[in-house]
Amino acid sequence: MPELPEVEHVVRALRRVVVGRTIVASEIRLRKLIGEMSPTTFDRKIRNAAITGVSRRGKFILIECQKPDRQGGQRSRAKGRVETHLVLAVHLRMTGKFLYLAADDELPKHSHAVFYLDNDRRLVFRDQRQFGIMRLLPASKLHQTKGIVELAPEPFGDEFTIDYLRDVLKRSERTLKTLLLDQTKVLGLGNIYAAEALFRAGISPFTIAAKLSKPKTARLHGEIRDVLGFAVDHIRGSIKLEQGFSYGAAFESFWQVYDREGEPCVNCGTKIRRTTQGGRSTYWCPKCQRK
DNA sequence: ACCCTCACCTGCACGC
DNA sequence: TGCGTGCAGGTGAGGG
Repeated sequence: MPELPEVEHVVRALRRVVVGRTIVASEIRLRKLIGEMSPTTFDRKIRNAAITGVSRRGKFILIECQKPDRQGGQRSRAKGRVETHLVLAVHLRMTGKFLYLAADDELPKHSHAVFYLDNDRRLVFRDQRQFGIMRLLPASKLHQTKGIVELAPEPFGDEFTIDYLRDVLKRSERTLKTLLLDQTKVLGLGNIYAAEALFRAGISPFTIAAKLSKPKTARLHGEIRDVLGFAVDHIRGSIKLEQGFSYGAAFESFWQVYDREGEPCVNCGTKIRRTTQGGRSTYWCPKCQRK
């Protein structure tokens, strides 16, 4: 159920333990996880690849791999260049998690992919609801890949400016809450941080995007960055290498509106309300977030 | 081009 | 104890 801060946290945790390791074998236990590719092809492609880096694009985790080039010679030249720089793009969706297990740790339920590493440990992808996806791509194709090309600019990058946000909002008649969840418009927020950003900005989730004033747009832009940054800084991992790692639930204590229906607003004491927008819960303070 | 609804899954908390 | 309902931090396909 991660949003951008949780994904960033997973990326950092992964980076610490898997960069420099080589994947000696893989095991795909849920075929649909990897899309059209067969588990056999997947394994042939990723086997003996060294993990050179872990990064992120939006909520996608990017595990960068380098295959050895020594068999490259005649055969691959005849068949055209075989790309040795690979990216394993992983989206956790609602319940995806990575575990870093010792050789004799039992595989937990819903373990859908296992990567055997050269240090006798296993990197395991586990996903109760099976919504998560994993795609093995040539690195050169990553930014042409459907689902990734369409993504909005990174919220902490230079392209995500007030003017960018203003432009996006101006062209939409949707409500702000719905628009903030659209990763092709604003990147990184999910249901929690969208609610939290709107609350911090004092803006109603029902405001029509195109009608948001210029000052409020600037305010919202700031709060989107702040709430995501605050979360990145405050999530402290429950990282236990022996048991695996995941993002922690400790962050709940910082929620000001999300999942607080009926509780008093931290600013004014008014009861926080909940309703459904686009099939998802929206929480807001009716007094602090009038328009 | 846009936007809405539904579908994809399992599990948990709740009321009867 | 069980069973039915609604809900869960995400997104994509398919339709209007």
